[in-house]
Amino acid sequence: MAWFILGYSFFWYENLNDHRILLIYKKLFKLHGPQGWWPLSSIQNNYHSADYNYPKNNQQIFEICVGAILTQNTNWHNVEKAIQNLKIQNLLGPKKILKSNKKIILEMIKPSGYFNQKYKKLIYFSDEYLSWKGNIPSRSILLDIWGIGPETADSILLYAYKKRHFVIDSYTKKIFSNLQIIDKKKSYDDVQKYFEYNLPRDINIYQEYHALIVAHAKCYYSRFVAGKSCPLQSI
DNA sequence: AACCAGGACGTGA
DNA sequence: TCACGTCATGGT
Repeated sequence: MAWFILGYSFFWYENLNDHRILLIYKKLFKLHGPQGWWPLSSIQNNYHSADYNYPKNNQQIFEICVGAILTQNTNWHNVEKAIQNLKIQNLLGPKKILKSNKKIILEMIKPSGYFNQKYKKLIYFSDEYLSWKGNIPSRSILLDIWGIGPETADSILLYAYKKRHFVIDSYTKKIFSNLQIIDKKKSYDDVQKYFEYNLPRDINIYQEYHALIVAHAKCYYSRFVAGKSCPLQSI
């Protein structure tokens, strides 16, 4: 009986087969080229296209984590200002954030919006980050931190720690529901499973794909265009 | 001048 | 579980 239940669940996974996921990745790459995520302030123009050998040190790892938290429902341009502020004040580190005056940090991260909540998130995260002592956190450890949801956790794992977790964001759902490939109502984990099942186990593809989705959505899924002229519709 | 950005949490049903 | 309100700045 146990074997039957196990077999049934494998059968369900078989149903996830969809060759379009990889086809779309290739098409997006041709359309937009390598994106160079995650953007880092220490790099010329922030982006490091086609160079996947990042982050190179703990400073950059922590910056990616901070960026992932600050960019929640926020334009990246505003996040860059906040990160620059922290960096100029020499506050872009877990210990520095923890021991700094709250009013100073609030002032520095103000441009990224939701600054009261995000201050709290940075404090909780920095405290946890130090407790790892340089080790890579698991997904559930990240999710247990107040202020870290599935997308932020996967962004941190994928871009800061190079762990193969596919990132799902609102753009992903917008594009792929517009193409009628995924259902809008599907949960984060179900959509993630769908992508991961249909992609090669390649960290670079995971990193590029999410970045390409964001780039593509900015081109073809603004509130005025809303996906009508999306070149992926031919697939 | 509204509308929205690379979400997550708290609450009530 | 889930639908909805809340958090907040800055660009278009």
